[in-house]
Amino acid sequence: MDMPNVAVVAVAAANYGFDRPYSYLIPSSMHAVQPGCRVIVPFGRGNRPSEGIVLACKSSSAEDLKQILKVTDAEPILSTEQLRLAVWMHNRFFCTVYDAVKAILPVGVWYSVSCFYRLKKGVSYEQALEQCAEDSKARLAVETVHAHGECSLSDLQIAFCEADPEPVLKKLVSDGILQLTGTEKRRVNDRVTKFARLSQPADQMLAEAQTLRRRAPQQAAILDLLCSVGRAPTREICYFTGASTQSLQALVKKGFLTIEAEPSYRRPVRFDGETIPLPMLTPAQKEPFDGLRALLDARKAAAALLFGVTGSGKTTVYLHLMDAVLRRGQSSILLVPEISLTPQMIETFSMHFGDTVAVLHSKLTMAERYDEWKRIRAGKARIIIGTRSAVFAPVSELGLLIIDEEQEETYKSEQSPRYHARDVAKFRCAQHNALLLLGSATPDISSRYHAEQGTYHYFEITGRYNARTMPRVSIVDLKQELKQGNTGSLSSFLCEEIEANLACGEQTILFLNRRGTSKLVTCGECGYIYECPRCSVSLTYHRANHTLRCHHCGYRRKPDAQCPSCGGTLAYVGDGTEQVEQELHTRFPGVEVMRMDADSIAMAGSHDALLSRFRDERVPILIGTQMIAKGLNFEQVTLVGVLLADQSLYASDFRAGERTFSLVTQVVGRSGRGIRPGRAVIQTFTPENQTILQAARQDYPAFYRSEIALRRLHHTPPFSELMTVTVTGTNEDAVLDCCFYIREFLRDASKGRDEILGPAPLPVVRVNNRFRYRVTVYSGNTSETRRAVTDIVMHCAKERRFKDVSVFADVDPYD
DNA sequence: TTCGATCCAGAC
DNA sequence: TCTGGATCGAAG
Repeated sequence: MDMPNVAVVAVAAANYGFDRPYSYLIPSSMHAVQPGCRVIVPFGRGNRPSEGIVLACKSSSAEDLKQILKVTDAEPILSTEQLRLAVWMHNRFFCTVYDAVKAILPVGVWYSVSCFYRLKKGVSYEQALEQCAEDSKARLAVETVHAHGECSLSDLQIAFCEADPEPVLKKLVSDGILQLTGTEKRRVNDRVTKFARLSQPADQMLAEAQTLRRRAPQQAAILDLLCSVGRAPTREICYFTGASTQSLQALVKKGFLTIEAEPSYRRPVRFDGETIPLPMLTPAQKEPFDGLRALLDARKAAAALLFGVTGSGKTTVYLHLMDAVLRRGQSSILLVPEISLTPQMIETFSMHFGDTVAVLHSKLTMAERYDEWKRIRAGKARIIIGTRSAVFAPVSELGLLIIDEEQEETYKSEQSPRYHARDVAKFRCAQHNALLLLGSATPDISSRYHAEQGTYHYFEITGRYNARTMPRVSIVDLKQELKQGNTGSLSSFLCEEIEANLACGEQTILFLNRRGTSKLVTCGECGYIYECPRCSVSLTYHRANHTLRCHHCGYRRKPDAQCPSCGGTLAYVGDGTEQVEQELHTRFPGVEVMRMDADSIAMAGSHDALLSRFRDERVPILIGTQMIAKGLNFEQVTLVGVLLADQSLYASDFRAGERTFSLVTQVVGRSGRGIRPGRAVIQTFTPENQTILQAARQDYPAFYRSEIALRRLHHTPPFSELMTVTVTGTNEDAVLDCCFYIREFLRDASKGRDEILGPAPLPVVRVNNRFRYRVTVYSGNTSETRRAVTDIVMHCAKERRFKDVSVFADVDPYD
């Protein structure tokens, strides 16, 4: 059989407008070019070295192809399945193939490619000098390159002092004297542990130790140690004997020791103790478990939705399913929305599965993430827990993929590739004939609909674990409070409840459902507010370092002593939680109140530290935003208050109801996780609002029924698919002009099938001096719309008229 | 995004 | 006729 001589490559330097497979010649001297290997190839007119990944190899008689410069992976870094995934993501999420590759691989294995010059192969230094003849600059370039062997542009710039080396370099390259090529560097290197062992029988070595004892006591000590333990890491040998590496080397030279290197892993969590058996399934958990188990045993790709209210024990069902998968030699992936809020979950899994658990999330160091990734790849870890990107975990045999709290927005990536973990999970499960399990107490409306339609299997855990009673929920009408002259954020009813809790030493959590509010600096006299010079937002005040910061572009500055506009006195306006804290201090003097926000987290060191303090020191009251809504499990919390439930309800998008319901339900679920029954107080200006009433009753089925009717009426997802095309640029008119063009194009293409809206500004219209507008499509025919969107984004990327703007598309964005 | 090719206007 | 800058089009 012929060796394939052509590689089909997805190139990193290509942007979306011209991202297609490019063919390159494999030099006959080059071995091991296989699909899934990364390569460095010359790309574009200037033949700049660029990274790429080999998609396929073939034999071809094509001749006018460029050659691969270098293979950077001796073994494929992506499996066939992962390559297929990358290409699928390219089609589905409007990104380049290489963007997808980068999402699939951990940062630790990414390469940064730099260019360098060297003498062209087959050209000797003398020949090169001869060719330069009189040209002194060319001579200098050739000399410098020769001196360095491989010479970067910056080396040449130093040699050329003031002059620009580029023109002469280009000439030398086109004359065939120099060659431009690339070198790659990885972010993280493999770690190895060196072990030493005796290379001769122990009794013989003991005798040697005796003779060495006087002249080389350290060497003798090493031999003694190894005679008793056999084999040990060199670092530990040195530590225990006090010997130096020189002594070790001396023994190696004498032929007494052998040093062996083994790969070792930097581990974020380790579990050394005995594993404990799984908790028993309750009858309520057993029923869905049996159903899911049957699906697993069918070994066919399937998707299921598991509905269970907070505290019903979904985790126990996960544990048993993963155990079943592990027993038949396959791997499971469990995705969680936010790892720093679920340390207990990881602990639980480690206790039951020990060292086969791997953890993947963004808080790990690059090296830890890389090593966990390697452990998974090597099959040493078969239970993977992680956030969104863990959906790409390189398992070879996937049996089960679970997405816990699947309605959470953190599963959607907001940067290219703009994927949703659920979609990637579906694709991977289909490839592996694995089971996809979506778990939730408040499922995504679309997921629930698919379950209803039979696309997903549906299971339910009824009742709360240990039959704990649901919290008693009261709804407070803030309009009435206003009438009675109470303009604060705490109603009199809520205050009475807090009072009662304080009296019996129980804890309270207050939840301020408010996003985007922040601490401001404003002038008390003229009302001047510091704004970001680059974005259309006001600057946020950070007390810790007394600076004003923009959360969108990172701009920072110190506030002035006086108002820069009128010279008046500046006032520091706290955010919602700070105001509430003040109010609490006035109402309950002397009671400790803990606030959870960026500043207090920074002060405490971390989320965890703050929450542990709340638990351990039994701080009476905790107030915070979104972040306290999820996953916390405090036995002593018997009262939760939602200070303003309406906040997210009247946002403009079709998901507002779903978001509010999920949030309020979760917050209410925080209460009464222990033995004592919990209470919840929901404050609202619209106590008659159905969503709030349903959330207060924790009545998901009712909420689903009314919401799905609304969606059907408005033809929003799941009755259509939402896609957006976003345009950004520094010139607002150019951005809008491009939007109108896109809108008209899509209107023409859809022939009335789709609803096309916009252009509309994004919630923050200007970031980093770029204006942002988008066109929204509610598509009736997904595949046709997808094609039209692909076409228009490609078109805009190429079209000269739109060179000042950038355009990208997104499926079902959450912002 | 990056580069060379091409075209054109103005300088010499 | 030379030269620099703007514009165009392709990327294997």
